[in-house]
Amino acid sequence: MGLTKTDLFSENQNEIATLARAIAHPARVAIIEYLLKVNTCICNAIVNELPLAQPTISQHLKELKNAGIIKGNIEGNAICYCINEPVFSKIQGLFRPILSTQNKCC
Amino acid sequence: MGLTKTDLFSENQNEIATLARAIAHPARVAIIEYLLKVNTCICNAIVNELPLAQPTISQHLKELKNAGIIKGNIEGNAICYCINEPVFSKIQGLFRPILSTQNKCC
DNA sequence: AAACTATATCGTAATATTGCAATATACATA
DNA sequence: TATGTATATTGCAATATTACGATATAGTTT
Repeated sequence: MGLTKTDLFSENQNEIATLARAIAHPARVAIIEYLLKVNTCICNAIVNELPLAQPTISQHLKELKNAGIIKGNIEGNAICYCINEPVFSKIQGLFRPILSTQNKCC
Repeated sequence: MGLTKTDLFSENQNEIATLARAIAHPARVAIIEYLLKVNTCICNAIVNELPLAQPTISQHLKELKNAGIIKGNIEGNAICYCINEPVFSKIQGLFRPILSTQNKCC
């Protein structure tokens, strides 16, 4: 198997899971943190910042881009990445119910 | 490979990634949402609530338990699960920096 | 004790993820 | 046009995840 049965769950649940998966790797957390820290579009910098090979970072960037968390703009022969503000705000909204609920049980 | 190089990243980054991974499946999102909704310890209910086989749910519960998101108390021959409040609060704190930062770029 | 109920574990098949070397693509500059 | 720079894609090996049938464990009830 190894195949998540997404059709058995709500669209909202799948969306949260997909976005959580995009964050579910330390390299991708590091990329997000870095982009938030510098608060600007950066190009080559990420490859120098992380201790992983260039193809590996490119792959992680692709996943973050697929999830809509970051976006890339072509800038000459380089590509500038930055946080995709609208989607990122939406993520905050999606996670709020499960990360901000006060639980009074136990 | 297929082996995340956790030693190359900070403890904080790995912690966020691990917790995100625990949320990164719609069944586990559904379990968390359900526990927050009923706001009480429940036992057998989860197996009836989700459209997956009992061993599969047991496996997902184990992962949530390992991540510290839920806890289980033995109650007769049943086991009552509920949100692990202290850890859940900690998660909120861990995610706040990357999910609450205002980004002014682009 | 025997039967029932609730949950966990084992074993296994299918699929996904991670990481990187090699290579390709695309633009810039000499 | 040749060379350099930046990023993406391909291909592959190692490992992880997902799902579930079969079975085990543990308490409960008859």
